Amino acid sequence: MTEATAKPANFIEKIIDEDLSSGKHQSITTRFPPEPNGYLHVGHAKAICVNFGLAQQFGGQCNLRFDDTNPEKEEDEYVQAIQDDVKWLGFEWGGDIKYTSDYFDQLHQWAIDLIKAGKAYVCDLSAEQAKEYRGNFEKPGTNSPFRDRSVEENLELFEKMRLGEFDEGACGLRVKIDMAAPNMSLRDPYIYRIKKATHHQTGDKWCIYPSYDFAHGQSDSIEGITHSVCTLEFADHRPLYDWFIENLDTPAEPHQYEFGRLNINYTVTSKRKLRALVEGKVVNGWDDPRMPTISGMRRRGYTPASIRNFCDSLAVAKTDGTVDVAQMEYFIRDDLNQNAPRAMAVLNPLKVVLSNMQDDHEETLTVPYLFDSEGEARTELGERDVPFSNELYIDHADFKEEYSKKFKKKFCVGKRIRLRHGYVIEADGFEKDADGNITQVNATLIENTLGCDPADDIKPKGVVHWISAKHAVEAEVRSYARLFNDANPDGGDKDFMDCLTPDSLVVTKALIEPALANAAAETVFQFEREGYYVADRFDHSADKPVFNLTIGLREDRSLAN
RNA sequence: AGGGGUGUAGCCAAGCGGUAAGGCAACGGGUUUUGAUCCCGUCAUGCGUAGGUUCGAAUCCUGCCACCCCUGCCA
Repeated sequence: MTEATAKPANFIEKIIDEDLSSGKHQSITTRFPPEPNGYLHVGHAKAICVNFGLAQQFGGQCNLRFDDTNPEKEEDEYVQAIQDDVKWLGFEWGGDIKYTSDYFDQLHQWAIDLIKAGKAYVCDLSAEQAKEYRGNFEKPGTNSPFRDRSVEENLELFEKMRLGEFDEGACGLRVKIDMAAPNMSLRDPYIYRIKKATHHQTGDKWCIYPSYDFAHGQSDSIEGITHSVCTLEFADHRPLYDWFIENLDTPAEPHQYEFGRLNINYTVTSKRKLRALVEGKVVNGWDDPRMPTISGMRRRGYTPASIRNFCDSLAVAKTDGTVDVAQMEYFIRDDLNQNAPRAMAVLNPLKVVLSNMQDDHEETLTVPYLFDSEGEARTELGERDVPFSNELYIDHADFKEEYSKKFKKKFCVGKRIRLRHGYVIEADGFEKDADGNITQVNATLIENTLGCDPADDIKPKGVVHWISAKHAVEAEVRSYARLFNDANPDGGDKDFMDCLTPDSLVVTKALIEPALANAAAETVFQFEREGYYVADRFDHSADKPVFNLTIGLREDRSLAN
């Protein structure tokens, strides 16, 4: 037997394997540490899948920790939304939700320890002066004139900072490392700054807050994180991360590992830019279906499994590439193709009148929601009634005035077509309005073709989806195109706002089969021969059906001109 | 006195001295009551580049080149 080729282990999995087999760790703990200053996007989805995935794979746990060290930018709305997104994606965090702010007391004590050890000092340099003293890539920095304050003075000053006796920016606590270090993050970084802002967790208890660098590794240590996985831009901070662990009496020695963040073409994955789209009203909120946010993808009809499968297909490596959006689209189509119920909806209705039937002809067809790749019915999603009558609607695009080879599967006068799940009909003629638009097709139903081929052996070449005119239900359909029409809206000197697709949202009316109106919100259907559409999470109801385009079916490229 | 990271097909990527996995995309063909799905096939004499070591190099060595990140009291 040939065994399926296992996915090769990535470098972090190899490290964990070694750490476990060498006995360095008995079990592993990871963490996903978002800052609650915006909604999670598909890049975070990768980080979530990596961190929670590693924990699952090695039988460990993954904590959800809100990295809330900057009260000016963070809000409770985001901590709620982030939890929802993580849960929706299908992950469970270990224990209670964690907040870096849970550790503010301990962090404050560690800062005092550093001062007592003569390793930290209160610096009165203004932000501007500090920048000058820091030097630049070519030039080493200069020691702050406040670097040699006594331990007593530093202790006193830091306490005054805590008590709110100084204005924001008047001073900050810095750690004494090396102003000439080639790694800029080691040039006496600030570890505590004054921010007289109310914190969403700690309220007004503090007016000084630890920096990311001072908080992150120590928080990992407190939580017993064994493998602290983050993105590449933090690699330069690793020496600092290690410095704090070495110089502080921390309960454990976690280690940081970095991998390349996810970039996707035709989109942006930067909270700053996403926020600009929301605040500039380019989209209708963080969960607009065009947004690459997790909540936006959810509203678009992406399933948790499709996002997880996509993320699992991505490399955890140190390369910094841009994935083709087609790769993501593949995974949503793949999931929906296997699991989405099929139904019929006509987007651009064209009336078809069957002349050889009674005016009031009506019958009910029973059609399964799902089929396998062989075309056999699958029963797990059941079936529904599809009304059929002598007046139908098909899509305008499926009727052609003149036959041509390219339209061999379309409906033309003198040609037959199969009504999907129904009968074969033949077009006899059509009517036009004053502007030359085709307004109606007159056709004949071929008897005894339900579920079988015509007796005369003249099989139709094509199949069309359709709706019984008198049973059709009107629905709002929201068609979405890529938000950006530039493959790299983030790139170069471009302003991503100049790369917006003009009409990325088009709202139209469509006719849907009755069963679709009763769909539960967030159910994704394949509108046969069109694409996948989801009943809008918030706006859909039986009285006013609303469907969002998730993604179209793949199209035969040879048909495109 | 700069530091850190990365270069394998259109995109992502495995490979760790023994003769270039896999996925996406693309392109042929077959099946089909969805022009979808499904099935079959094609797609790097080549691994940023120039040298060197070796019986043998994408893998080791040296030099060059390109791209990304770092000079917040953001994360």
